[in-house]
Amino acid sequence: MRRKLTLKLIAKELNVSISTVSKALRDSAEISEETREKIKAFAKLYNYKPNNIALSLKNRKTNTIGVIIPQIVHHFFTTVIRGIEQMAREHNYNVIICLSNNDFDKEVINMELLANGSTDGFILSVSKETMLKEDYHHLNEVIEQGMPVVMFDRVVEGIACDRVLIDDKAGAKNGVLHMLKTGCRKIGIITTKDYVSVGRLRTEGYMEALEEYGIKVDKKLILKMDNIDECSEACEKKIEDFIKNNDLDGVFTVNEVFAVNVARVVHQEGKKIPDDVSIVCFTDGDLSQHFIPSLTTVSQHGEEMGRKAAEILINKLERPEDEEEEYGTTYIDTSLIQRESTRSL
Amino acid sequence: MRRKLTLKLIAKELNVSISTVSKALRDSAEISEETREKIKAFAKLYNYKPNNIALSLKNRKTNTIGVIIPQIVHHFFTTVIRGIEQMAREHNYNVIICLSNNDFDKEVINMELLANGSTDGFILSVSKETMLKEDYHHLNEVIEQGMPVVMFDRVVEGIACDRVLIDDKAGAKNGVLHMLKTGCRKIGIITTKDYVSVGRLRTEGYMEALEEYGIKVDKKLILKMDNIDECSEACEKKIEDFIKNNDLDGVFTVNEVFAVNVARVVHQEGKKIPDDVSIVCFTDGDLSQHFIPSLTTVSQHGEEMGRKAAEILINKLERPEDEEEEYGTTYIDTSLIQRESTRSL
DNA sequence: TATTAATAATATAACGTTTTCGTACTCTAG
DNA sequence: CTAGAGTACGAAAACGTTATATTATTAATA
Repeated sequence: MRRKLTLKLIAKELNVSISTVSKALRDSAEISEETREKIKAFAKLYNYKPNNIALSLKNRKTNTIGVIIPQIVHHFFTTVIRGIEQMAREHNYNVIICLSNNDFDKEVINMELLANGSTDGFILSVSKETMLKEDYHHLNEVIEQGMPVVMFDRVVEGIACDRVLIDDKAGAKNGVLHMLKTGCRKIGIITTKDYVSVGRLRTEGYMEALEEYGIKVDKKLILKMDNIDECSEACEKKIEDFIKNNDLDGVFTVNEVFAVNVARVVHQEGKKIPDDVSIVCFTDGDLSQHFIPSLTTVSQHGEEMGRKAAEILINKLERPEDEEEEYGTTYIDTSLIQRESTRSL
Repeated sequence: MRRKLTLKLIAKELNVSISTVSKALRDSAEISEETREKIKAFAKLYNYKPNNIALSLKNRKTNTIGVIIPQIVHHFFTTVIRGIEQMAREHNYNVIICLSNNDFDKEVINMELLANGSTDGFILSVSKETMLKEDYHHLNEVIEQGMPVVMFDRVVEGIACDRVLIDDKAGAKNGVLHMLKTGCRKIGIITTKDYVSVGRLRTEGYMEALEEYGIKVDKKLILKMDNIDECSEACEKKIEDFIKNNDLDGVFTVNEVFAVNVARVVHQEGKKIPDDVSIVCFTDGDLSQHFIPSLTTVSQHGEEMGRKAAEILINKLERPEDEEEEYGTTYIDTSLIQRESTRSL
């Protein structure tokens, strides 16, 4: 096991100073052609690579982006990560991913850990618990230390940072409009409690679509679940009751799993999709694509979102402190992917 | 924007030396009670946290694990990551995730990048292209530099590292045996080309199961696909032909998507699942759980795999260089999750 | 010939830590 | 009154870089 090659070792080996080696490798004109070539040849031969940690310390710059997300076993988040990774790699940045597991304390710990020199900035989607607690001191702290932050998907107000959002409202509206256009008139929605911003916005989109068609919103047709991502048995039961008790001809859900549960109940009831009941959901994942019938979905373009978030962050990082204090919100358009769970126009 | 607090700043502020501050904060008995308390109070008040980068440089230890995986939008890999994250966090390690996108060059670049001081060791699943090329110089290099490596899932031989594997053969055998036990006699398999180790092993398990029931393996009933994870239209067509041309009463597939495609064709043919055709697949993801009928799967326990891989790596990292050169292979058991796509016993 | 310029290298400081060693100072004992 | 032992602190080196300042040597100019 040989130790990693350092400037010092090269210097010793070639009987020159460390500075000379460093300069030679960076093609400084201060070093004679001859010495330069000799050093470079040696470095290449023994595969010298500068130590990132030392560079980070020296430059006070890690070239690393910290990503904090509630969970990773989730199609949308993984696509976002893929986008972040792509953009980061293109700009020579590393990505450190930490999971908050929707837990406030873990989010804080992870953030503080990474903030102590490990990353230059953050991309995050705040955990559910953080949203409930409305305690954002950890965010404000890193921001005050000069680390830029970009929030995506689940964002909160009142933080000095950029935001990248899916246009949840428009996406939901579009999805519901599609059902209206294809003849549905009694459309329900399965969404989340309002403290989850995406749930609230999607509900708003649903209502706007109905209003546009002059249909009065019926509170009974809005089912608000506790959890946006999982679906326990209790939750399945709720969906079952919801479908059975309301004679719907269209259902909009904020995720795939809710939609699939709807489909199951609709089948049980002996009804046909999409002829009797249309279904549209958010999140264009494996389930939507491969379910039978395949599901019409509002695609969130997570990858694009990730790329955009990374782009904004890197921009802030590369640009000197000029024109500080300018924060914006970027919206990523959704698109409706029509499949078998809705009638065609 | 205030700058991060350092020992130097504290020292200046309190008119003591840097060493004194450092010692006080680490509760050294060398420092008087009074001074110690004063320094600690100050540090706490202004929320001093040591700089990780400086510590890494000093200790030649980053407390960071590098994870390199082919892709992230994939249920199995995300569960593994979750397991790694858990175990890492429990032992105060960070996790850096890099995606190779199944591309050899990206795998090499990522690895070299992280090896230059960013991580203490690696957990990786080698990319498809790397397996094809059989070029493992990047692995050997980091190992020679003394960084331990743990390979999981897609492993290769001849590398000085630990391995954590799903018992693919046993898992497949079990799945096929279940169909045999429930009366299937003409069982086909949709797998991958043999250079993908998991594909090969699962095929072997399939064959062993048949042999155990005295059924001769028919090469025609083995469909080998190019790609283990994706399913293009061409691939769907292949599956369609395969199902239509062979009058199977059971199909085993190495992933969910293949299985779902099988189900689709079976439906088209007017046959019933599981009465006419049983289906069992690998990977217990969203699709298997929520598809109608839900799919009987071989669950890989990715989370456990991740935890185990991390545990082994951290063990190597924490333990001094004693008893080096001992590498083992750990098998993670699979379990069969019976659902609606197979008949009950 | 003495001064200036150019060339080619080295020394040093800095990034933020920890740790080893050294050094004042005070107190006790011979 | 001084040797020895604590006690409480500081200086300096080290981790691996890079950048600035400095020095030594040679070449060119007045």
